[in-house]
Amino acid sequence: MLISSKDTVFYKLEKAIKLYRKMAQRKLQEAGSDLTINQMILLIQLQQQPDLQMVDLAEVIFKDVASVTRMIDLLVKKSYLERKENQTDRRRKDLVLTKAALHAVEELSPVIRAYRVQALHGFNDNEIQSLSTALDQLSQNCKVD
Amino acid sequence: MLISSKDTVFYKLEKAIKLYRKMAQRKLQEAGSDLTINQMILLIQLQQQPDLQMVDLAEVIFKDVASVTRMIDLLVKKSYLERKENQTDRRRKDLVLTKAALHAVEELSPVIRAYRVQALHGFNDNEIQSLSTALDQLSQNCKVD
DNA sequence: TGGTATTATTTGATGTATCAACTATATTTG
DNA sequence: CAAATATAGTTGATACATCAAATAATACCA
Repeated sequence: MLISSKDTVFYKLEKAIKLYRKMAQRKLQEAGSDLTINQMILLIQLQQQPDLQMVDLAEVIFKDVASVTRMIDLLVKKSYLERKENQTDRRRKDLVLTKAALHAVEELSPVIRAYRVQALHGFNDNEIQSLSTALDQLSQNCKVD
Repeated sequence: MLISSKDTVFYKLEKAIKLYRKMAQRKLQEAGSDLTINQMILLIQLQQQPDLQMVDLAEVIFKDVASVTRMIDLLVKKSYLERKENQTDRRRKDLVLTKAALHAVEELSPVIRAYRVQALHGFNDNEIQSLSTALDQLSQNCKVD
């Protein structure tokens, strides 16, 4: 088996995720947003769980805390977020969405939903389910021994 | 449906690919390599098709040509690759693996094969097949309209 | 044949990923 | 309580991603 063969699931996995991300980014842009998908996902996550601290936020969006720090830097610069000192633990920073951010989330959620539907075009419930299961298994297999 | 729900296939897709890459990188390092998985994939691809020009190389490994240029810069700096002028088309650069690169590919191919086997632990042929099919379908759905 | 379009690669600018080291608080424990 | 330890977040260094613009050489075509 050739390692870089186009037939391996791994190759297809990389391909699928690249194309998916590319489409997602394109759709956001077409909708007039100046946010990247990653920034959008971060904002949505925070909007749904405003009390998340950075460590946890990093975990749910599968990123390094360092990455998150820098993403937040940018979002603050773009006036989508504010950092506030946490009252009970002065190490922590509370992250607060600005009105612009709330507006963007409101505006773009349907866009995201739409391209997700498109990405799953032709899948029935069973197929989605077994894809999910397979991905879970894969994740499980890749965890540190 | 909550957009950032941990149950969506998209979430699981991101998760699986992250964990897979992380494991891959770890295994390479443990094997004593100073290469990133991306660099390794690039070298393997070139070794199997030495006549690839950058545009095509970029395409098969799903990267921007600009990315590839910079990856090659690094690989040249690390003495794994040489850029040579193409004789018939002076715009092109032929990419030649050094002995160190060939050695690394030789050495690490089994490592890669091994962690891929591990990643697919518990999958039977049918499951791999339907995962493949699902990913193909997903890719197809994400292509530009 | 000379001009225009096309193609290959590089470079600049900006965003993200990962590891390791660092700062500042909080918690634990002797 | 003081000293050791752990935790939250930032910063530095390096690798990669993506878009747009620049450069250089080739192809096409009137």
